[in-house]
Amino acid sequence: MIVRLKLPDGSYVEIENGSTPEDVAKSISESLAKRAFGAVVDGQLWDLKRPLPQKDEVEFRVVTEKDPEALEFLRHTMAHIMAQAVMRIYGKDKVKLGIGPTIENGFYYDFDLDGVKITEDDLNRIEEEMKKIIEEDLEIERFELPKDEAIKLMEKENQTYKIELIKEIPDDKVSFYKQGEFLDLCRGPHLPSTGYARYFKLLSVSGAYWRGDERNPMLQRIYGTAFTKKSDLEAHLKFVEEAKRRDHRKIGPQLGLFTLHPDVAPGLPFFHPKGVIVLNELIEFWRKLHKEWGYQEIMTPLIMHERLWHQSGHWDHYKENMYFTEKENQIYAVKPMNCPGHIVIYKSMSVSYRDLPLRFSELGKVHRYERSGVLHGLFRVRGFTQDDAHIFCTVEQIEDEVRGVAELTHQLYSPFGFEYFVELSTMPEDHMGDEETWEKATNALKRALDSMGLEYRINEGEGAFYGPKIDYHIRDCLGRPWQCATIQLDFMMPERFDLKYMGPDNVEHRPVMIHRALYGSLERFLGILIEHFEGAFPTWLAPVQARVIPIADRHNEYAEKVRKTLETHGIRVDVDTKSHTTSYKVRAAQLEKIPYMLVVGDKEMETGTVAVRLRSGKDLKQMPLEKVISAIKEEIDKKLLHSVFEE
RNA sequence: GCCAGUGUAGCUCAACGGUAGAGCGGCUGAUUUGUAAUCAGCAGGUUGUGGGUUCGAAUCCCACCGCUGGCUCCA
Repeated sequence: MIVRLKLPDGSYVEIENGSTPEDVAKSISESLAKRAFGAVVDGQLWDLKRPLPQKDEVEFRVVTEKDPEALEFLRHTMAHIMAQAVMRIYGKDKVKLGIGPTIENGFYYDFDLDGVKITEDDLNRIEEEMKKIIEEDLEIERFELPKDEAIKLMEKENQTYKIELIKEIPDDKVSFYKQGEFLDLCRGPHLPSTGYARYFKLLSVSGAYWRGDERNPMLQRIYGTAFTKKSDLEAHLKFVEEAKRRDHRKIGPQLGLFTLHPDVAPGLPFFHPKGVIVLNELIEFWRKLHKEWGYQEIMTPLIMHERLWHQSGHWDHYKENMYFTEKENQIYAVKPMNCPGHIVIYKSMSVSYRDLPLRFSELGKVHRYERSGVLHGLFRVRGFTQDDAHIFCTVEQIEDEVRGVAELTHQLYSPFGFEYFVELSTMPEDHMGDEETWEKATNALKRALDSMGLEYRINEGEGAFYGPKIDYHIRDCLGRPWQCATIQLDFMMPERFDLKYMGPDNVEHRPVMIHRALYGSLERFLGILIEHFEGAFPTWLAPVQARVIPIADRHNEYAEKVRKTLETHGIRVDVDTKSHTTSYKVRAAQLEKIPYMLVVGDKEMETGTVAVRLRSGKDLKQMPLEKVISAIKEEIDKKLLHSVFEE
């Protein structure tokens, strides 16, 4: 039998049955065969020395280190090499293997080491052993076994976790990989030999429950990263460093934005004056846009009686995450969400179809219990402010409303320079409401996104049980994604609370609710901004927008005059009158990431100018005061990302 | 909550069984300075908390508390 291979350029090659990707690569060129890591066969990653499937025709592509798939081969094999090294060091009979997959930037492997603890200091030793294994250039062989034989083999090896895995695999046969003395149940793919392995580094050790379930034993996980090119590894390690440098938990307190006091209020940040300035700018911008888009701002109580939460369903489904307080034998809940409060307002009104859509917005402070181990700066907290809104509308209005929210979101995100991508989650298996309504609603969401020309990914079955939803993920300057905006349709709440509006037919109808938050959480959004800008906020957000720096005491009076002038133009400005050198004061302003430094000395005093320095280090020399003021004002008004003096 | 690491002045860190120290920051004074650190002095710590070992503990042991990295990415 002859197999026809379709190559990426559209041409065909015919090969004999039983040929491997290596044979094919050789037939194309020797050098290609040498560089090949493996292949992609009908979209599936295929080992270099594994015979090709017995089909009439397959699509075929060789993978070399230049292809993105190369990392899959490399990292899978790296995980095995690491496991082999761990077994050599700690003794084969002491080590039980968990799973060892590839992840976004590397790989990990979980081990049960019979009570022995791995610490970060051991990573060096493991790395050394891994290098030896790579040098040994052990051939990596793949073989298949029927499940019962596979279980016997693993019983012999005392690999109890693997046995559990084999039992759950639906196929009749399972595959193994072997390199030297190391053997592992594995789907692959793998490199042809350990000598192909490249630039790697072990990063950290941590505990991880077997299969992610806390009722299971805890295994020890080692994380590593690996790349086909040295420069990629270096770039990645640099990225990790860079992310550490931008950590909002460090920059935030440094710049006087907020502090955390876990002894007093774990998971509840304290915002200092400068932090509040930034938050208030975000809020002001938000309010302006929401007014334009026809929202009415409301305020609802922080704590509300338990009966409301029974009715909303939170008592049954969300109680574990809620805080409670009791007075006069009545239980009150601290709100974890704003929707029930908004519904109380809706219900207190008699709503006509002419009133819809009704858009209620609220900067609602919500509290949700999070387990102490997961708290993280401003990103994972127990109390935060949602820029929430609920739109009550008819099914027919969904599309327009969602499009409106999507456009509003776009406007809200635009001054920050974020790229973003969108996901649409559809009906899950466990859902409420009839499928027809779901379909209608989901199609309305799709049409809204399509009409905006937004690209989106569909997550089948990932919607909430009460309705489909749209999620926005923004990418910061390091390319890290953050889920922020969410738009969720809700058929359930209107039902539970028996919401109605009077239709044109003089009959009562049920409205639909759209929950939506755009920043998501103000606190979290601030955290993202701190990391995105590394604390150097665009001028409109900067807590101090300009600092006047007098050179000597005799310039203090003029400096104060300059400060007052800027202030009357609404610019946030201060003066550094400390008895220090100019260099010192410039450095201080620089470290505070103040956008404009206005140095004033004899020359400036005489001519009524200021010497402008930008935080980029750029010295603009002397400039008339009015010119600087109008530039700063323009920058603030237009919410520009960079100084108008910088291209 | 669980695993590992970690906890010394406001911050960054030193001392690793023998009297807790430095730099930065703060305060005071001198200096009057031209674009990323002028000089001097002063204040500041029950070494996270509690217990134990020891003649003696920041240091060794135990417990608790906080913090950091993980605990989703299924051979």
